[in-house]
Amino acid sequence: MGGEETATSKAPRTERGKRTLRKLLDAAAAEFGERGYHEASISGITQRAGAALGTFYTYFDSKEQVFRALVDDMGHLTRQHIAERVPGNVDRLTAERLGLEAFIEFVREHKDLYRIVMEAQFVAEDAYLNYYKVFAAAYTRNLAQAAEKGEIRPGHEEERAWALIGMSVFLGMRYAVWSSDKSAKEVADAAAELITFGLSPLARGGGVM
Amino acid sequence: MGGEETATSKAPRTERGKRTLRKLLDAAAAEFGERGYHEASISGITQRAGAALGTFYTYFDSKEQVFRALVDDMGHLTRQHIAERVPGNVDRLTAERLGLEAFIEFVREHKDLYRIVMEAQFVAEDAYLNYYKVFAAAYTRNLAQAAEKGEIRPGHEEERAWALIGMSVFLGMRYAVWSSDKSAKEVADAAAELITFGLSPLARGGGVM
DNA sequence: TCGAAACCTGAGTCAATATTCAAGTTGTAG
DNA sequence: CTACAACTTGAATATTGACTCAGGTTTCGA
Repeated sequence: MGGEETATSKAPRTERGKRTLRKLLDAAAAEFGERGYHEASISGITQRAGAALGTFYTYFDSKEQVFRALVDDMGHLTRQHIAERVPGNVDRLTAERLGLEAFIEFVREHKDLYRIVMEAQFVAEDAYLNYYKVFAAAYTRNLAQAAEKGEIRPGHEEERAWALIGMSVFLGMRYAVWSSDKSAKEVADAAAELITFGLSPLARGGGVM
Repeated sequence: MGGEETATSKAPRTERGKRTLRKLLDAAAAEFGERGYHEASISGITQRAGAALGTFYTYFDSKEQVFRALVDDMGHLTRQHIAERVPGNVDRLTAERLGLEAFIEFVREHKDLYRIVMEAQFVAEDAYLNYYKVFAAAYTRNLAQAAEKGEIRPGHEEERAWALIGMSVFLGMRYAVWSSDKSAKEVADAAAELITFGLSPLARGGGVM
């Protein structure tokens, strides 16, 4: 599902071109992240990149196209980062804790890109939808597999996936984007306990009902 | 914390004025909700309202000001609707289920306003922050009280509050804004179970550890 | 009924900026 | 070295839409 083939005409063919493209992408991430899509300007991007205004259009068709490129990029980077931090052989509940911690750390290091993803909802809704649908589908699958293994209670996998993604997103927003007043581990531990046992006072001691 | 006093000069003084202001507010909600802040135009708002362009500026100072007014409005309406649906004397876990169901229903009936709240993050960040901080503070308090009564396990009240708000927001987005393929009750029940017992397979049967 | 305050009108002003383009510069294959 | 493709440049174009304003119309208290 790449977009490489249509972008051919704009792809750089020399080393110099590749360097310029990279500078523009980094500059765009910074500009969009700091000022938001509509406040951001192409001239702002090219200035940050140390290039002329027209150079932008050597590599991109429009303002919206770079934005979409950055959203997709963020999806890949996020999944990659989490996958690196969560071994494949741990049980689901452990994976949840490690995954959340990795996610919060990642957001802290990429606030700009994260803000771009969130804003995509209003600028490139299909890109945004896709971003979360990919996550939700993978999550739903993981939950279903874990249920089969008896690692978690079965049922409602899809709703749970969205609920858990929502938790991560808001914890990321609150404790990574807005403020870092608690460590990623602290937040992840609190959430992991909630995910594992819920709020019930009976959960640990031996259940009723 | 209202803004009534400074808005005096723009407040309507006749019946006709009140009617026009209301028409403009409704039109603005629809315009912003459908097209998003930046695509929305003042002329779009006044056309929907059946008024002339200049009339807008009889009641508002700027495009951003109406937008903020709508965000605040949404906060009040949401809290009011949930409070109406959640009796004060039920235990916390029941309140969670009823509250989430009420929230999803509310979002379904006010998709426009809900979209506006989400977009506020990029248009009027302080209004957005305030919107959720008010929710989170109340939530944290409720959780602490419930913990004292022994209705839930104590600890991490703030993180839990943000986690639970995130769950609601994403479930609302997925099952109210994007699609209504499941009933509010169905979604609320699934989430309530997760909130109560977590994912642990041991939670119901009688716990180990 | 009268007149002032409130309200309405919509063409016009003005600033912002996405995008184009024609002319120059640099890289590189042969 | 040379010539052509790749790349860069930034002034000019074109559109868009928030906001103003001077002049009408409606409301309503007295």
